[in-house]
Amino acid sequence: MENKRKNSRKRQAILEALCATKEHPTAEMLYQQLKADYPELSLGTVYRNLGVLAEEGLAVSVCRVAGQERYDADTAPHAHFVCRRCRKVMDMELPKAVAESCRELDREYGFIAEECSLTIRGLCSGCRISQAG
Amino acid sequence: MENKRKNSRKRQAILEALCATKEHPTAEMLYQQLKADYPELSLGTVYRNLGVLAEEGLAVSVCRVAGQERYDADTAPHAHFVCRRCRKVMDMELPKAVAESCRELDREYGFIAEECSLTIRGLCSGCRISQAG
DNA sequence: TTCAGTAATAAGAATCATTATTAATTTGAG
DNA sequence: CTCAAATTAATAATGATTCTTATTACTGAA
Repeated sequence: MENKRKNSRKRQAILEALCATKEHPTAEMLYQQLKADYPELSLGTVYRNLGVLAEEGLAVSVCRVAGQERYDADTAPHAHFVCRRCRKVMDMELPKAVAESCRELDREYGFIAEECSLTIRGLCSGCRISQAG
Repeated sequence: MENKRKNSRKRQAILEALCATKEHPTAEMLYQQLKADYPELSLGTVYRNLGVLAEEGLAVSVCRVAGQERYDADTAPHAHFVCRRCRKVMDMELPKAVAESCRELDREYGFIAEECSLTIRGLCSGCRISQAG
């Protein structure tokens, strides 16, 4: 009766590709990568399945860089750093102090927190060395 | 020789409107509000001037809600809560522990932090009461 | 005041990431 | 296998934002 999810080879492949990388790829990046093995894959399918995977808690959209959403299969709470020059997205450990603070804010303001995201933007160590500005 | 910025009544009005609210409006919301006093204002002008104000450090784009960017004239570091139901964006004090953690991460990972944003998403107290889910 | 140079604007076109539509294909239960 | 429901490719549509261009407004100098 309810919508029963079927095994889809494409969805499987999208999740595997996402799990195998720490690059926090865009839908487009996943599409380009997977086209090699699945020449008939379409970009819409990547978008739709990223949505499905997010619904199921197997993936999450992490932040937006240069107008595109970045996805991650690592759903454990952690922070991100985004380099404004090379646009790399790096994982960082979420300091315990931050996690605690979120819970306090929760109580203090009376809302129900469902997601807590800490994102730092700036210049990564590589870009910082190779160029001023 | 340099680009000398001219006084623009429209830009002034956009900044004042942004300073006068805590709603973290979208460009569209500002446009709708200002049309009353400036019937000849165009949406493109709002977008362009939000960019200019951001460049000058007088405004900042805070987060994206339902596909639209939200803007704020409060450029002091603070955290935000976003309600997924009513889409309100609320200011919260940035806990000192978080600010400190950001500085530590900075040292630990060797990047140059330029912006640190803490955003919590969930259900605000109003929506939590008026509806389950 | 007049003029030139330049910034700012309105209007609308263009861009581009994402979402929706639809007809065809795949999947899994019976 | 057979059928209904889920999934898909292809493509159209959406919608926020940016760009273009012709026009207007400001500023400083003569």
